[in-house]
Amino acid sequence: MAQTAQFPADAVRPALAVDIVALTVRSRRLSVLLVRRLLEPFRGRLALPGGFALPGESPRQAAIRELAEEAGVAPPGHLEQLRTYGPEDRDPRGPVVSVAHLLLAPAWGDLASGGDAAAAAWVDVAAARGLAFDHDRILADGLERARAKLEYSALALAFIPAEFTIAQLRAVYEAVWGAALDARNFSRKILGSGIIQPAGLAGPGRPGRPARLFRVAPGLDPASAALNPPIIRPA
Amino acid sequence: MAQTAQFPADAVRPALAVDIVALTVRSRRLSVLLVRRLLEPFRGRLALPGGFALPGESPRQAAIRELAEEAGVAPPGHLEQLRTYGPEDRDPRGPVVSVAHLLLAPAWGDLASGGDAAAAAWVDVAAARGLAFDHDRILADGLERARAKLEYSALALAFIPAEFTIAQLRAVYEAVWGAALDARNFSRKILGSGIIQPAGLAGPGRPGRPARLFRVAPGLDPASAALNPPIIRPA
DNA sequence: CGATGTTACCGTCACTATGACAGTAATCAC
DNA sequence: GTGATTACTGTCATAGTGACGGTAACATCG
Repeated sequence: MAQTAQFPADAVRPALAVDIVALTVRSRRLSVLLVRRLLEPFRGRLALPGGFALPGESPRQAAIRELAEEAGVAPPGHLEQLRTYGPEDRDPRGPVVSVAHLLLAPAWGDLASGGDAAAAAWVDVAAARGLAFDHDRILADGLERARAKLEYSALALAFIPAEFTIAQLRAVYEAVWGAALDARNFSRKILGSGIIQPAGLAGPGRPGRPARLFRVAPGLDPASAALNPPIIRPA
Repeated sequence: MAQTAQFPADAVRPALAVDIVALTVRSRRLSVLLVRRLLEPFRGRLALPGGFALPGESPRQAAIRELAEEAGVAPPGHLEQLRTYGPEDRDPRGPVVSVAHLLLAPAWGDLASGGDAAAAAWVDVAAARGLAFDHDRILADGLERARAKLEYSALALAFIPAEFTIAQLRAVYEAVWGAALDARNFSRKILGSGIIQPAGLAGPGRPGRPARLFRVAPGLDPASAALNPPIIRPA
């Protein structure tokens, strides 16, 4: 029992990693950001973006850095911790604890190559199977989290740009839930929720009556704002 | 680039720990299981039960083992991962990643001493402040998770024994939320939700009309069953 | 120019869920 | 018995819900 406290000698010290489930909605379909691995293990397989944390980094900082390296930009949107996996039976190289994160963001296009992975790409979630490591399960957990959060929070707003139409917002719900929603009832609920504010009229250019534009209500944080009453996903 | 894949040389390897926010309801008050630390750092301070993971252990297994060591029993109730904290600025001995867990359970009495902590004890959450490490924050996160989960899931059932009265179940909600609920409306909602099943009549012994006993509906898992419609906490 | 198709928006209606509250039933203590 | 205590049942006005019919404003085509 030394006076200066030390770790127990037998403390487990796994490598610390992060993985990111980055979701977006492209042309009415839910997509996830994937990279192709250039190194072993699982070389050539698709995987979630991620990697090992650097000294002094928090998992959140590591997630942001990895996204910047593998996707070329400081990620927009909403980033939150998903859950933690490991350390056993995840990586043939040894014990790894991975703190998975969930990013909900508008689609961005500058997908650069970097790090130990080829250029990242958006992949339809329905086609994202057979991923490296335990990433199939992490993706499934991230999808379920996203689907559940849309019911009771304003997080659908994280998927779209600052100005948007109600149809765009509805398309987010329909893509994430994979179900059609009644446009009229959806408008009523969103407009009555107070989370959005009129922002002019959308310019013409497409057939049909021009839609009204909206933006997030001032002082409202989509990440923490509760949706009241909620919008429940259909069975 | 060796053919046999290895970890990056500069991979961070923090110690892996678990902490447990173990909540229960005792005499209509929400309580958390705390231990008094016998070793540095934070010697003498109250802390959440927890400790370092052993080789080959999952965080969940480590949480169950630590609860058994510090509280004397294999914990009943519902155990889930809460979130992960660290690795920086948590422990003066160095970087520690702690995977916090949330346990919702009926109160149990065999609180034994063990490990590097004095006997565990149930403490009213309103009095649980000034904990060691970042445990004040972990406790706050666990409380918020528990309060939110009671709205949309059947997890309140994890707090009470197999057979219970509706008043007991309502007492769980009132203790966790710190708010009074209308007994008549609560009964209507719970009975209409289909999550419980009649199980006879409570024996007399106390003043008042004897209450009906209920048990969890067959085939229903309180951890995953959705409460529909939800029971929203009052503002 | 008008006809047609497309998209967005507005309103109605029956039904359900909700909060608030009044009243009844069954026990215990005395 | 009386009163106190706890449990249970029912009512009612109002808000929220899903389903759906109709109207408004654009583009494109003949």
